[in-house]
Amino acid sequence: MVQDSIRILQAQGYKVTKPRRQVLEILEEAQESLAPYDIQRLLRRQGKHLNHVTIYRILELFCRLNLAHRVLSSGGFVRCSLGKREGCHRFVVCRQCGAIQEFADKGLCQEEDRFAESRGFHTESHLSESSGLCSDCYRKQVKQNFIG
Amino acid sequence: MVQDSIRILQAQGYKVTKPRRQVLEILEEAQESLAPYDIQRLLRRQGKHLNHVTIYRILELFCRLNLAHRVLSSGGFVRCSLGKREGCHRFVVCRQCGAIQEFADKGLCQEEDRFAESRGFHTESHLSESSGLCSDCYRKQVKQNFIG
DNA sequence: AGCTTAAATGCAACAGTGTTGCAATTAGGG
DNA sequence: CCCTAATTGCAACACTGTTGCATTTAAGCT
Repeated sequence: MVQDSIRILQAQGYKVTKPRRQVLEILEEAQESLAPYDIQRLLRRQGKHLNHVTIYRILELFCRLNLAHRVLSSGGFVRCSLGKREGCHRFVVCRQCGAIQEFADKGLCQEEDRFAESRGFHTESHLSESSGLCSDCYRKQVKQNFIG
Repeated sequence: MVQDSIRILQAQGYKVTKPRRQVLEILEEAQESLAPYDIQRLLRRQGKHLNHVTIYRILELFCRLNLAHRVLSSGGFVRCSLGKREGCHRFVVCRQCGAIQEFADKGLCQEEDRFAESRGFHTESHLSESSGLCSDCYRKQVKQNFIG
């Protein structure tokens, strides 16, 4: 919820400005990840004009406060739905519709750690992005194949 | 080995040109991932001049043939050391020296699949990048802390 | 409500990254 | 050695991301 994020901003002594509220809202609405200029375009369609520099700075702040995550495979940003859970970002991204879900799975993280450490590597954070089809798109595709 | 990659190029009917050989060699030497313009800069220092457009196209081809992988967290490319193993790219990246190792772990991939599928998501490919310290940098840091 | 001021935004200008179309070059087969 | 399709280089461009500085604004104060 946007309200939660606003509370976090305030609690940390950051101002709740119109641009920040707008970026929060657009990220909240989106099902997919949004790159900085995507956000600018979407807002412009709603008659809201933000300078791209502002958007970059807001996204940087949001990531620092764990209100958003950067999804590397797309270059876009998503709202962080899991609260502060530093160092473990696990996403599944639908290659069809772009839908993104964020998950936490401590077991998988621990196994990744063990895996890396067995090779002398000291893990500090994980990034895991799986690509595939969400249940909706999968169903549609199966139907398609059946018809075709 | 560069020779292996050259054989693959030939086998698929692609020409073995000077630029392609040079990019293969620079990726082979590198311990870290190299972005397109990094490659151009490094080659220039060796007196070899490649147009950046050429480098982009070569990297695109190499990724298609699984001779290289794009490392998303750095935006750079590494030589693919594992042959064709579509859909599972597991890297550990040292945040200190940039060293990259690529691994395969079928067990982890299967668990990721199970994990996603338990949420109705049909996985096709994985990307996993762990960040931390390689054994060398970890040792150095421990020493540092001991002195300091 | 109207001040005040540090924080945040906007602006301008720039640097880096990535793309496209087309002309010139080159690898590799005959 | 020639031929030709494949590849590279070039020019021009579009997009992305950054920096310094002037302007605006949120929020605490009276």
